Amino acid sequence: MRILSSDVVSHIGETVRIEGWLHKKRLLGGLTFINVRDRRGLTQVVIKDKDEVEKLRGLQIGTVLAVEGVSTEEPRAPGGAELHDAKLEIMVPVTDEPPIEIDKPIQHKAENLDTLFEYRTLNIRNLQEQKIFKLRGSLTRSIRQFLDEHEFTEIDTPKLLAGATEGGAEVFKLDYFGKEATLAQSPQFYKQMMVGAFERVYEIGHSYRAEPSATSRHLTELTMLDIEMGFVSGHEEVLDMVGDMTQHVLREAYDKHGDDLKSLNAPDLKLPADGKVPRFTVAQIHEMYTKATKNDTTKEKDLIPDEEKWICEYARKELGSDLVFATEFPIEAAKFYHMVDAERGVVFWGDLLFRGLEIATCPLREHNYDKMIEQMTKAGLDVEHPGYKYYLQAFRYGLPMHGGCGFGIDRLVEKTIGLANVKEATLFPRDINRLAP
RNA sequence: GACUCCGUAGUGAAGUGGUUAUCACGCCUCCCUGUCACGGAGGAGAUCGCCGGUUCAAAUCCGGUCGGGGUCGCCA
Repeated sequence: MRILSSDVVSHIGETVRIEGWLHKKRLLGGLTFINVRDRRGLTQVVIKDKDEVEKLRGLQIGTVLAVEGVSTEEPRAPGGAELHDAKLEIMVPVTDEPPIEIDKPIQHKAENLDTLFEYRTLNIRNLQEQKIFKLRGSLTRSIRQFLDEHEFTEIDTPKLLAGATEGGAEVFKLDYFGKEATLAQSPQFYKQMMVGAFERVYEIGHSYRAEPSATSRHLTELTMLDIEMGFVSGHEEVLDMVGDMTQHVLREAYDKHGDDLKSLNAPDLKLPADGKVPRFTVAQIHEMYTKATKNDTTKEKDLIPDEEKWICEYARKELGSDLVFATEFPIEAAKFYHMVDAERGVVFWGDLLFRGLEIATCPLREHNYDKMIEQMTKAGLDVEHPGYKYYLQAFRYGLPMHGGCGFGIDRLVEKTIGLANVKEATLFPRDINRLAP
């Protein structure tokens, strides 16, 4: 009967069996230590019998083996216990030398990320590397819990679409039984349609963008949290919801995984004392940034990357918040589905910035059918195209005022840990240059 | 897409014109009874990304090419 590494300490004096991977050998002559890795972590095994040590000759790290031994209390052992009088059983011998070392810190230097992904299958066996993805799983679990508690219905929407749904980002086109299909750039239209049924919906799924963007914050296949909420009173309510959720999720991550985050060198978490994520309009940020840096951005419609970093540093230092909203984007930035404030020349659109990076966009949508037709026609879109026709049905037959967000999970993980590149937060990243593994 | 930087053993790095290309980790052999990034001695392992050029001489300089990084642009 197999027990797991973390349970060895609770079987002192008993003969137990562990199964796992050979993680490390240390031969000290008459005494050999090996570490065996399983899904919970490592077990230290002490081997004195020469014949048992000999079983390991020629076998590399990664060898799958079982060890039977006496669980022994030992303060010098990691975890306070280790196995003595070990009998080894080799289950899957590995004789090829692994191309990288997995028992030491895995390099995340920008210029070596290519090697990181080339040997992802192996470096993910590194316990430190695993923490990134355990944290990622924990973050999405926490998001689901929060949204479930707030009566959001989780949905799944198709990623194969009949056509480009919007003029903005580049789409991947593919052959679909002789017809042209595209990969979804976001579940936006579907989640809006579902507001007409469930009021509140969310989806955690993949989106695909054919942007030729070679930067540290772009992926061609990304994981998005998409939220849409009906019967909102206005943009403020959308911003509050996303702000509250993000604070809750971050606080929970730091509570549950504080040690892991510390060992990953994550920054301390700073959240606003009053629980309200500070917000600045784009115009305000341009003004503040221009004044502080003498670099005039007042003519820009969007925030430039350096402004995102600057306002985040400002918010952390002056307002004690790692989160900040940039709101009221100029009307020129509006897409046809956005609700605009024509009088003030702004669009109800807020970007949530976290530690220097945009992690979510939170707009209010236009929900009036006639106005949608008007805005789409103005944008030069064919309202009869299957990509829009069914979308518009939802508006025609009644949608309340609604808004939500597209929230980049990869970026959230990246910035929570303090990684330098969004790809480091992704198991098998897809970018302009990489399609495997 | 633009600009810019970089390609050297399995991995990470040093080497800016001159004998046999240096180091660390890993690997192999031997020694080592409390290691935990163990330690010690020895060894194997590199057509210096590729093609061409300059030169008596090229990892090093030049051109091209392929691959990668960073920044910007683009970006639901």
